[in-house]
Amino acid sequence: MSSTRQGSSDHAQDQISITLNDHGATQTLTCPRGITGTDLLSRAAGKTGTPSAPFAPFAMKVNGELKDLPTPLIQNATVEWLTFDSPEGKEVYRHSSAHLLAQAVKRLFPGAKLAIGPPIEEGFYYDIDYERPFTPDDLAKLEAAINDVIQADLPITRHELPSAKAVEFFTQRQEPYKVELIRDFQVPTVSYYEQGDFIDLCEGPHLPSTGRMGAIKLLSVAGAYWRGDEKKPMLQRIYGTSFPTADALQAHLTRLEQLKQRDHRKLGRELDLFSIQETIGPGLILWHPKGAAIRQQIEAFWKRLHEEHGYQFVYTPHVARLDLWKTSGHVDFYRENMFPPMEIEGADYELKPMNCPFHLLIYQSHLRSYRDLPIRFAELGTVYRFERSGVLHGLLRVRGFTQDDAHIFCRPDQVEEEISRVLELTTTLLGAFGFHDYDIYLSTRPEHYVGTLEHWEAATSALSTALTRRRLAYQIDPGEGVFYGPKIDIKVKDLFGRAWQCATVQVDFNLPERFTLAYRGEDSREHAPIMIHRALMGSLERFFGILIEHYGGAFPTWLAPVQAMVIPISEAQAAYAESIAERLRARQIRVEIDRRNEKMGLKIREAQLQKIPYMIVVGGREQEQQTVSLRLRSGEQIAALSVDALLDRLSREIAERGPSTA
RNA sequence: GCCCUUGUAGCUCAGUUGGCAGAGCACUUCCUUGGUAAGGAAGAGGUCACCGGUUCGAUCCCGGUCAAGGGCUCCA
Repeated sequence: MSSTRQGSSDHAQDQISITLNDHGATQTLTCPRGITGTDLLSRAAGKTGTPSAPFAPFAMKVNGELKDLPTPLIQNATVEWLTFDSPEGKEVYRHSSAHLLAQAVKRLFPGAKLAIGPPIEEGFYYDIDYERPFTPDDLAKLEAAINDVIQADLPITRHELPSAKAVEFFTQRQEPYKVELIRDFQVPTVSYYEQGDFIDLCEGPHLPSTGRMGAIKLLSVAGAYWRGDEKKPMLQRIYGTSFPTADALQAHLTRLEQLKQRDHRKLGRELDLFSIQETIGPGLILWHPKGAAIRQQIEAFWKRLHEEHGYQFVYTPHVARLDLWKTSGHVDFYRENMFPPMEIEGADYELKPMNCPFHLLIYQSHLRSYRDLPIRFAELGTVYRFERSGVLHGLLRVRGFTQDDAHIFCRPDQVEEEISRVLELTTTLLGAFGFHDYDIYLSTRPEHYVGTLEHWEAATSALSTALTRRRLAYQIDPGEGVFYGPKIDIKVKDLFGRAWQCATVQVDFNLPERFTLAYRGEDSREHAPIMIHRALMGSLERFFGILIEHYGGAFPTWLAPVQAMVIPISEAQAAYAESIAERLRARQIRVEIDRRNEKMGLKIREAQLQKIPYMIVVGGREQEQQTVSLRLRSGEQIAALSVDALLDRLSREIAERGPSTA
């Protein structure tokens, strides 16, 4: 890549036209043919700032393709600078970070074999095979070594090699994983990057030099299978993250710390919401009174909405004969997620992993007319699924959970309308919890499927039409549908932008057939109904965990387990405090009185830590005037409020299901 | 299930190079009767996760089991 700039006599031919696109602002420059991005950048530096400043460009996009800055430009092109501000820029930056990590690993542990080291959402990792586990101590040493390399400001250069040579080269360097990668690429040439004594197989691009790396932090080490295959060797994955400046890195670490503070497992214990106990078993939840109080509110709200939307409630058992699960096909398709059957009087019974077969049997319990449809059965159905021990996680991944499940049986001409109604119900329900941003996926027909192509097409188009009607933006996940029908998955985004899978709407061509469901049509013949599975919150346990983190434990008043705490200043106000609590209770407000022989400051502090929305302080003055002094969770104070005004305020806020005021 | 880390009072954590275990908070009692995020004192509380081994002696060393945490794989 050296001699493209050598002279031609024709001046015009030596010039190319470069269109610079800098955050949407374009300018066109005439440049010598073969100018490198680096030179181009210094030429444009007047506008973009110092080329080596922390947030300055470190790579570029030439006609949409990612390139290193030193790449010569040999024909007219549109060039876009790559900085840390863009997602692609972050990827390049952190990819270089991964290389720095690998270089440090090879320096400190020469015998280590490198696998892969890509950027990820909030950082990067490198998978490494080494004879002994890395310790936190090793991470500190690696960080020091990385910083040495950054200090040295080694140039990072790109080279190409025929694949055969590259295989030879990496074999010689004893990097078997790299060799395997090159062989699998099946391309004639591969590229590698060099920085000082370190060489890594890589497509690039990368930073121009190691000194451009600002701040880097290694976070953890974990096991990861080579190529994600549990039959392949377990490697060690070192996770890290990097930013252009120490401040930006610190801000990120602070955010991680904040997320840890609102971890639902931590808050669940501190706020006495739920527990998971060894004597009961992993993945099985105890809902404590305060958690249960919140669940009661969620369920009551859920129930009311479903009544309004024409659902009928059903209850079904927790176990059933194994034969039921054979008929439904779960034994064939879902066995590894089911608890083993138990034998009772010679027959095998199975703990239910799903509610659907029961709902089908209720449908089937008598003949249905086309006039009866749609039929909507809803149940808060508790199911048990066997999950491998390593995947359990607080409330978010458990072995026993309650689905807000429903099954809709309808005629083909009703599918679209029903889906649309489900979507409306979903956004209403989730919106009440402050979830208004969704990532929606429409999963289409997979390779293996049941049902006819016409059915699939009709159902898929019903799903997409319904989404469009509801003005919900979605992405298509081609081939990701379940074998029995297409589906919509809705992920909600919480305050921190994290997406959580909650709602799902699935069309099912399989179960109605397995159970030979039918309805009598207008033509007096039997027809197969279409079945729709749907859950809005998914699992109450999981949804509760999401809510805890979403609200950081400061539940909006309508959900708060204790909505108000009456705080008498001294024992002299005990009776008055009781009379206030009495009036609140009469309005269904969840109120407690802190009668302890403690100072008001302590009572307020503890109510605050329990994130109780309203603290009702009553002392001698209030008692005399028959008022209260209100303190909100936000710290706001309202003095001398009449009890009637207090009642109105609380009742209204609860009825409106207002947002969290934490 | 796999890799690594962890398991000491209800909670958060000290600690012992192997010699009958400690703090703060919480709890109980007493004093204090208070004005918007911690008043004071005393007391009670632990087979140091469980099982086994080494040892005169194990909470500590070794092995196993269970559970939790961070990941991988899988998913509501």
